[in-house]
Amino acid sequence: MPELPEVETVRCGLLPAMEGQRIARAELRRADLRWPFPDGMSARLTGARVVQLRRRSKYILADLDRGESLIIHLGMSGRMVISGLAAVHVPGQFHFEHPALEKHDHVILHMESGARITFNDPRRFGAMDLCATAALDAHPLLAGLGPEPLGNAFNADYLAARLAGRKTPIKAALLDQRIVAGLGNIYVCEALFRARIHPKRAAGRIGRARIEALTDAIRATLREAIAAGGSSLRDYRQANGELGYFQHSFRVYGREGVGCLRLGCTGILRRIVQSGRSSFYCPICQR
DNA sequence: CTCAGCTCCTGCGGGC
DNA sequence: TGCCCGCAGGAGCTGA
Repeated sequence: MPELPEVETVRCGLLPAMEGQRIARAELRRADLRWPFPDGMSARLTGARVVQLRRRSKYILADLDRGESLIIHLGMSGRMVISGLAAVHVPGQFHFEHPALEKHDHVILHMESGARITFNDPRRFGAMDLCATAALDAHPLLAGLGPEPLGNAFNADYLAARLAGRKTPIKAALLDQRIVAGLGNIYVCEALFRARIHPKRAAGRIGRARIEALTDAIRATLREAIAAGGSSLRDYRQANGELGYFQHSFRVYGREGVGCLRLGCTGILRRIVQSGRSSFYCPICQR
């Protein structure tokens, strides 16, 4: 899926169309994504105003003026397409006219402003749910999430405590959303490369200095990706329909067989499979 | 509790 | 051109 930086980019793209705006009609073109939509979702959204649009981990949270929040997860292939946003229309950037319905357009929010927000998700690993705003922290999808990697609660002390004694590879530990929320396959690979840690290294066998380097690397990687507007792989588009461009900054992800970018390093980047997912790393730099 | 493996779904690119 | 295979950003679930 879009990882934290992409979700943040999507959230920012949605702000002008959603925050403070009223939903005139919620059109559900099927009854489920990964899970069935909650009972009466269309009616519960219709007429509601979005008070605030937030992000937690890879979830977008739209707080409504009725005490409920819409929880949105983009899964692997979900994207949001805005159209008809006259107020902030920039030629060539936003679709002004509503485009024809496309395959996999599953949910359409028709805003009172005339804007339209279309959730498109070919693989349907995405999800939407409604939950009382006051009870969001206890929602099954959110309750177990670890701290935000860009927040104060995520630091070397915390990470060291969570990794202590763990034999699982650091790659798997960082993908575990209970330990830190929002990282995915790409940014874990990138952060481990920056911190020069081998993806197979046992999580509990990383020294304190290297854990500090790792927390710094995670934060720097995410910050740069957000600043760059999120990455863009096959299925990903920014909310305004434009491509992101952080993919040009990947140092290891998807670069199997080419030379390590670290100055002076002669390593050839490798791809291995860990718990069914590709890890890219430099066998010389990363230990 | 921890951990590896499987699973949901569709689309795309490469090899033949 | 068409078919088959492997692979893809997530993460819940099962069973050892």
